[in-house]
Amino acid sequence: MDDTKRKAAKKLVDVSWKLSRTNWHQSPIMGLRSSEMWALYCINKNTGSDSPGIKVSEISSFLRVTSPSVTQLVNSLEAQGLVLRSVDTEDRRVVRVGITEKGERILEKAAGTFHRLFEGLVEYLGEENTSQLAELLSKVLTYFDMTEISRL
Amino acid sequence: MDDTKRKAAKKLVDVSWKLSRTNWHQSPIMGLRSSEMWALYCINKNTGSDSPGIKVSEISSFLRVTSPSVTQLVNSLEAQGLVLRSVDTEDRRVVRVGITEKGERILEKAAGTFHRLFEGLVEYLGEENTSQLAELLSKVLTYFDMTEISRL
DNA sequence: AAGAATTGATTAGGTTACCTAACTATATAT
DNA sequence: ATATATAGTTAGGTAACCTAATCAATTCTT
Repeated sequence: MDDTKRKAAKKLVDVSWKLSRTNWHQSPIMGLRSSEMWALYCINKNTGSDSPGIKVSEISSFLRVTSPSVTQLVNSLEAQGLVLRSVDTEDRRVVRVGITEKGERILEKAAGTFHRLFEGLVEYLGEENTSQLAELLSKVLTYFDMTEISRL
Repeated sequence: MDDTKRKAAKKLVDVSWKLSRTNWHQSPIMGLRSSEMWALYCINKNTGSDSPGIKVSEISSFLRVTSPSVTQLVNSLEAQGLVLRSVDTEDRRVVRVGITEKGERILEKAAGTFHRLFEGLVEYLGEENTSQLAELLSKVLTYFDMTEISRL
């Protein structure tokens, strides 16, 4: 193994660790937990005006957490009036989760914060570097998926 | 705000989120928690053969967690015989933490896994892309630090 | 020198973000 | 009709932190 490669790997570990310690994905909304916010984001992303909502299992896949974890999240969001549950018309085992208007408003506020943060990052890095970064990170994600450490 | 910038930012949010859901920084050693492993790493990095060990407050800064959290970690590591505590000779308030031989052996095993993983990544990406990625991620880290979301 | 303020670490109690085992209802296969 | 699989839920548990309170030691002020 080449020494420059070893050094490159080491540097990448270090910066990746530091980044993993940042709070970039924390919820900026008081009273809305980070996990709830990302669940809302996922639900909203898959809810159209004529859509029945997203299944618990689909949320589970998107967020990469188990169904019981999703259930708890949805329980909490439903209690806050941010989502609605309904039974699927074709398969009564399936629960569909849709976002409420209140949920949309909260999410919009949170999303705004992220977009401002990342748009500032795009400005800071420059557009070309940003695209390159996104491309490289996608490759990293692919590599991690290949080595099966994405989610054990 | 330019539409291509908005798209770039969006893409970056998405891939960043997915990466944050991966388990790359999880401990590969059965019985050693991820938090313990990174604390060991930090302690080892700052312990030379003639060094008194690293302070609790220093570990706290490195790991970006509070002192009470470090105390608990060190309690656990000490119970496992992986670190040793001692009182600083110049300031009796200060606790110095050093790694044991057993701790070094465990860490070496864990570090080996990471290095293989990341060295594989370097191969996968190519050396030039890796350096570029590390560089860009350092810039991202700088940006996050500037916007004060690293650690609230 | 004495007292007040600050600093460093620790303990205890709490929240968040998950996980798994067990269970129920529903759908599918035999 | 019965057995098996699937989707979601509940309950109990762990890991990874946080904060408030506390104590001992050091530093600062008078």
